[in-house]
Amino acid sequence: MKREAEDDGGKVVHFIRQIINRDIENGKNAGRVITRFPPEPNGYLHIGHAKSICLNFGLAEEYGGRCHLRFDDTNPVKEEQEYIDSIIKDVRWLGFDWGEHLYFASDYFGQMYECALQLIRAGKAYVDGLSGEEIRRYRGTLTEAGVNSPYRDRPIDENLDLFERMKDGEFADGEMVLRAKIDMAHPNMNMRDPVMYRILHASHPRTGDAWCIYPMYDWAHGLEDSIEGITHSICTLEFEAHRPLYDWFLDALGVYHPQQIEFARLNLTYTIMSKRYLLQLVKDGVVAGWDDPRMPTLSGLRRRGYTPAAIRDFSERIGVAKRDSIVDIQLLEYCLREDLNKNSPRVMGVLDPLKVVITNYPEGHVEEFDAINNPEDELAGTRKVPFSREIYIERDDFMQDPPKKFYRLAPGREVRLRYAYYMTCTEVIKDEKSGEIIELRCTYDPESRGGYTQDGRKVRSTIHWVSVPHAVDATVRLYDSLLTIPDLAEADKKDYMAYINPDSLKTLSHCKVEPSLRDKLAGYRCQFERKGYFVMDSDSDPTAGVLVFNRTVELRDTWARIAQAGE
RNA sequence: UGGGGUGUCGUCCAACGGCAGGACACAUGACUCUGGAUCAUGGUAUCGGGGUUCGAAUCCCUGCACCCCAGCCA
Repeated sequence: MKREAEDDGGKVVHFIRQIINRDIENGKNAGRVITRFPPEPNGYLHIGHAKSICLNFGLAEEYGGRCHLRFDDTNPVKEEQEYIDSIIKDVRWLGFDWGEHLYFASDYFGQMYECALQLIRAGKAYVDGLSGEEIRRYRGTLTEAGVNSPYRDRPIDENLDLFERMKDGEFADGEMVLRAKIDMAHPNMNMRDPVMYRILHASHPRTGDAWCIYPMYDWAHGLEDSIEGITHSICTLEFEAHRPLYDWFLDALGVYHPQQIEFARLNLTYTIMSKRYLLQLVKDGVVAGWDDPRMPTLSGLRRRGYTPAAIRDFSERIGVAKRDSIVDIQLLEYCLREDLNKNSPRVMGVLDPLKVVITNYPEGHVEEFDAINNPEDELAGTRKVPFSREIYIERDDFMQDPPKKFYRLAPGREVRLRYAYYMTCTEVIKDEKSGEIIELRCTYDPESRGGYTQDGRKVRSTIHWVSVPHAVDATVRLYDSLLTIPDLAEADKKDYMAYINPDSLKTLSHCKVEPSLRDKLAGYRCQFERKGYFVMDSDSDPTAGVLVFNRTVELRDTWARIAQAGE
């Protein structure tokens, strides 16, 4: 039975959908739904932004409306073209399209200026000559009312003159600001005569040196929404206390008035989501860059091998609400595996090779076995995998003294080599000095060709392998979470660096993978059977035989859990 | 301490006066040429105290906890 809180797509009718449904019923905005995703180009987009992107673009799609991609580029000292480019790339990669509707707040600087003039003429804005420090003092505190600036009642003509001279560059940074004249005793601090314009003699990535005054967020944002005819202006919770201001400016101007709706931003366990911290990780060289596969940035996730479909699915599953929350990263990984399981070709790769000589297999002989490319997808077909007398197997698929629950290879024990033969371990060869196992001697059963025998005897385990003479060398990077604790908000220390995982990256440089991987390109995603999902990294140079794989996510590993529980 | 918000399984989201449900996670079992996938089963929640009502997660009162706001950041 379909639940009331779900629509036909099985999606939860969260509070924003409810608002929109109600608006449509009431004929508000003539039933139109126009949303926007308004990033500030001061960093790379991360998984938290993905929630907002999916929400805004998704809602527009659902209701037959549209979503604008709008850069909120009102602060040239922090913003860069590099960020604009990356944001465009990332939103596209996620699978969304804004058609003609790419906008920049800076495109409206002229209109905003005119609107400011209108407020000044209406006696609702004034040029203040107080210093930054003085403005702060005059603002009061959470419990004490503020005090009016001595410049608050400047005559309109003087305000007009001063504001024009601000624009014309007659003053230095910080010398003057334009403020809205609201109420210095307002219990909401945001309403105590907020600054509308500040002087910034900085070059803007788009407008260059055309302006030296730049609008503040509160003044600019509602205006941008209004100009574009946005119906539902969706933002995060911290802007809730700014809504009265959003409304005040639009009402004071008497212009079209979109509705601001706030929802809780995404937090993920073991993940840093603060733009400031992420920037610091990049600048301090803790990670290799914004697209380091350990980063929660979209470019990092992409390089890690995440798929847009998995991220979109995740965004829907986490829901939308107003309470602060932290989503278990395992849900993201679940969505990822679900997509990858259906769509990733299987391949054999040995991460930590242990050489095996099959003593009763003819020397120099090679045969090929058919391997299924994807058991979840018949259309994916099969491929040939070469087999020979010497193979590599995974070092931890063998144990000298196995515990009861370990049923892989051990002395005297028989296992199945995937798609090939049954094989029994007959001898363990160790390094005389270190005692390290350096090679295994095994025998195979010729009757088990293809992985079955007539007698129907059972082998408990199937392991993967790669033929020694056919093996291709590869470097494999194993990633773990960047943080050692699930929630930074509950950290004891203020310094987040104390919680950075020193083992977030492990590089294995002597891995052996099957030859079919030789002709793949960077970005190629596959599953190394029994090991996890991997993607060929851009550091690879397949034509030169340099293969580098990033582990996207591990397979669910029941044995690892048993082994850990046994300790 | 002023203002604005939020409190439901371990986590996230539902239930909008009528049997607290789903997903992830966890546990157990079945199946399996990936200890993968799949399937089955199971446990765990309404912040506290009052009240209204036949009936309260939902309405009222009261208390408590947590988050946001004192940038010329967004």
